Amino acid sequence: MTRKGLMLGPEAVEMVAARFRILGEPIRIRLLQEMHDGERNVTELVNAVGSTQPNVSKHLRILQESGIIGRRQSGNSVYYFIADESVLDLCDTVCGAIREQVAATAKALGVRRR
Amino acid sequence: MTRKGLMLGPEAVEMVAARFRILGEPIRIRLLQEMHDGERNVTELVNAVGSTQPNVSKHLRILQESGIIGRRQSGNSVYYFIADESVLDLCDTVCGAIREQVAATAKALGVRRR
DNA sequence: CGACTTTATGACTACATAGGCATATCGGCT
DNA sequence: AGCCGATATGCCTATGTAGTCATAAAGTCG
Repeated sequence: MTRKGLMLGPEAVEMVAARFRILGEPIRIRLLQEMHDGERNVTELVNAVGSTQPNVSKHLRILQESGIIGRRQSGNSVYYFIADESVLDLCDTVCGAIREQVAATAKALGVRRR
Repeated sequence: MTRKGLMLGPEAVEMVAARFRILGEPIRIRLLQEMHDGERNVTELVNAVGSTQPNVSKHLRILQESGIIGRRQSGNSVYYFIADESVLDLCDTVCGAIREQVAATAKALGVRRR
């Protein structure tokens, strides 16, 4: 336990923000989604997200250095996998919040469910 | 339900990333912390986070436009408060992940608990 | 040892945005 | 009305970083 509830020192705040910042990039969310049900190598990920190989490699590096994903080399290929399962919870929570928000504005506008 | 588990369309991915991006700024985390146990007006927030008033106002605007915080005007002052409680869960989850990570590296380095 | 495949890295450019400053706007008060 | 305190906004600069390209590094197979 630190202090009470959510009181964080400046360094802790920066660490929290840093993690959110890492997740603030669509392509990285896509990459994590791809790894959701098992490890994937770089080529697979490149094809999945439709970006260039160098770009994907850089994003993978960022995710790995933050400890969110892990790296396993097998022969010529490198497999990446989710190392910190809590990111999945984060995505779920955000998705829920967004769904609620969308639902709320839809209701406010009187949109009928199709 | 969308599709299965975590399959999101490109727009949804962008929305998720956008929300994380908003939380990826230390000063915004600080502001949310301050509002954790109740609404605060701008002056209070400025003093709490130690930044300039214009800067704080801009960050508050960003947080409000995303629906994370709400705004209540009372006379001359404006009070902001947390409108989407799920951000607190997000922060908690991230804090937990970071603590685990720190603990893991500490253990790996053979650090003794003081 | 080449030739080839897979992944990583360095240099560069383009763009988004945080912070600072000046100033506008708004509400309350006399 | 005029003044003051509180908040918002517009312009500007500086910085961070995503994306592209060319190329390096490492691994495999002949």
